[in-house]
Amino acid sequence: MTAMKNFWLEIKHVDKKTGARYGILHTPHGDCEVPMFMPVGTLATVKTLSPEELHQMGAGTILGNTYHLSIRPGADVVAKAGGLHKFMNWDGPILTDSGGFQVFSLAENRKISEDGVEFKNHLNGDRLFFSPEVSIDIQEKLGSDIAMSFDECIPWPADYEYCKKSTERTLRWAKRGLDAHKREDQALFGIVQGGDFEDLRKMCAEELVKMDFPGYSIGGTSIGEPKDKFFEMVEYAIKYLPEDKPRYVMGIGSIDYVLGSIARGVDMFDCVLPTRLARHGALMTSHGRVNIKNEKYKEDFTPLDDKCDCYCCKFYTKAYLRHLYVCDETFGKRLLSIHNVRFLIKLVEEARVAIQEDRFEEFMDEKLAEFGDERGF
RNA sequence: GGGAGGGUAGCGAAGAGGCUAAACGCGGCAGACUGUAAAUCUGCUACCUACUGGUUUCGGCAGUUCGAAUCUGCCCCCUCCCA
Repeated sequence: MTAMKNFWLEIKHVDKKTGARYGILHTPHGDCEVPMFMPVGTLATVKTLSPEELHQMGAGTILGNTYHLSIRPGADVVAKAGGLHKFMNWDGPILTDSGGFQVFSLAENRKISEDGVEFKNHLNGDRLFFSPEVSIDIQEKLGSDIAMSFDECIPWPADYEYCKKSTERTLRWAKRGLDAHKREDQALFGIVQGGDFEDLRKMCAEELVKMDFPGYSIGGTSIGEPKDKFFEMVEYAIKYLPEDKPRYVMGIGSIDYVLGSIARGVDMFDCVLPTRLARHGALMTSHGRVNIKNEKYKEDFTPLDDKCDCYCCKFYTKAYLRHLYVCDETFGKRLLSIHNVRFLIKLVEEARVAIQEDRFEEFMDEKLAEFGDERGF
């Protein structure tokens, strides 16, 4: 491909046993180490967290959402503000999702055609037409470092015929998006769909690779499928993706999915899980899951996680965090979000070290045992 | 002293003869959440329980009725208005 000057993946080390990769992702807004967990900031904010806090937590790239930002405040407003980075005061890399996930999550309010997707927007019912070209145009206006092809996130389960039809259309959309894409300071990723069918995943991956994207995502996962299906879908896709390009599994944030994906050669992943769980009082800790609202923490004056280095764990007790949660105090949600996001970022930081030392498998086993829960988070 | 309205599960509040162990809200307890329509949603919340049932309830007592939180009488409390 005509390699982008300002975007490429530099693989530094591959774990000898698993094939897990350590590297540097170069982007127009700076370098990120991979594997990397990317917090989600759908509406130009990672809910409750400031950019300064995200930097302190070690966040590399964060996400924004094309569908949501195009409704409010509107792509033109963001463009006038000088782009998403300036608008939200985030100077690191930003990845924007294309709206493809909303084809799945807002399925009751949309109609798919070859041309694109007609949404009835969830706020006031206004018609909103998304096509590959529209999604690219919006993402170019937002000015993210990494844009996503407009796809259909296929529900699970879905039958073969549906997956085939949808995946072929997603491929045509990928081509249209690629043709429409102009910004040279923005990398456009293709997204592998195909449901849980090996031949469709293979076909989709191979066709996308022919189009020569600077990076590839694996989509249509973590939408209710069982864990073994998830890993199958990742494996079906990943073996057809080029080694020198970043691989991004969309929408995963539980410990087992994250570590299991890294072991299979995934470089990037994002998830709302840590921030949403935090707002709902559920915390990932090195001793397993904690529901901070539980009565048993009422007089527990120990930190949430004694092995965590985050601001929350450094200065606050479970009793205090429970109190804030029970009283529905905003500060509690902030502290818990700080913890969960830092927890995942730190887990991946440690994974990077383990990869470089060729002991990722042991690291993974150790962590999964530590978190105790077979089911993960 | 006269008049009026009330007392229902932890709290607030429906219900006005059987379909009511009793709506709904709050509070309490527990659970879920994975490219964010999510600071949201679900379950439980008289008592016992092998979860399948069983036991005792709607201020108190006594009645009417096949059957009462709902009707009658008396009693005990509370609120408001006039003196």
